[in-house]
Amino acid sequence: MNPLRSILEGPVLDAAPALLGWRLRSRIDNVVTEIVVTEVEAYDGANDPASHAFRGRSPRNLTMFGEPGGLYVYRSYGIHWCMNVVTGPKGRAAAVLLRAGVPTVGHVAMVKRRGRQDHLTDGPGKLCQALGVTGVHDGARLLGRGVLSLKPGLAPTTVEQTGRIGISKAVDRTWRFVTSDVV
DNA sequence: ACGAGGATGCTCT
DNA sequence: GAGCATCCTCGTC
Repeated sequence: MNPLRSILEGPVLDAAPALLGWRLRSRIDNVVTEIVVTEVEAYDGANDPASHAFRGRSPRNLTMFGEPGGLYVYRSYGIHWCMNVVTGPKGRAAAVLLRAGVPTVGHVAMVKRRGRQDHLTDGPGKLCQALGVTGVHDGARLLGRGVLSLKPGLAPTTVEQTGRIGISKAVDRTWRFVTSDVV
C-alpha cells in the first residue's frame, strides 16, 4: 500500500506535520507547477469549533466527509481559493489546510498566474493561485494520476508548532506546523 | 517590518 | 444580514 495513503488515513494531528516536506504537483491548463509544503494547519471536523465541518455536513464541506487523500477547496473572503488535504479516519471530516510552500517547478507559470514576481506561494490563497487550483478541483484525488498529486519528500529537520492563523475559535489549539528548512 | 482598511461572494442564521 | 481558515496597497516607523 502507498505509504502516503496510510499517513493520510491516520489522525489529522499526525498527518499535518508529516505533510511538511511533501511535494504537491499540479498539471492544470497543460502547465506543470510544483511546490514543497512548508506550512500547514490541522482542522479536526466535529471536534474542532474552527473547522468548516464543526456543524456537520453541508454542500460546501461535503468533500471533507469523503475519502482521505481528497482535496477540499473552498472560497475565502469571497475572493481567494484555499485547499485542504482530507485525512482520516473516513467520515471524521478532518483536513489539513495547506498554507504555504516553496516553488520547485513552473516558476514562470506561477509568476504569470500571480501577476507578480515575489510572494508567489507564502499564503493559502497565493498557493492556490500559483498552482492554478480553483473550486473545480474540489474533490480531486491527490494520490492518483490526476491533475493534482502528492509525492513524498525529505522530512524537515526542524518544525515549529504555533496557534492557527486568522481564526477566532479554538485559538488555544497549537495546530499550525511550519518549517523553514529549504529543500 | 508592521498595521490599518477595503475588496468581494458564498455560507449559514 | 453577519461573518469569514485572505491578499493587496499604502501609510508609518
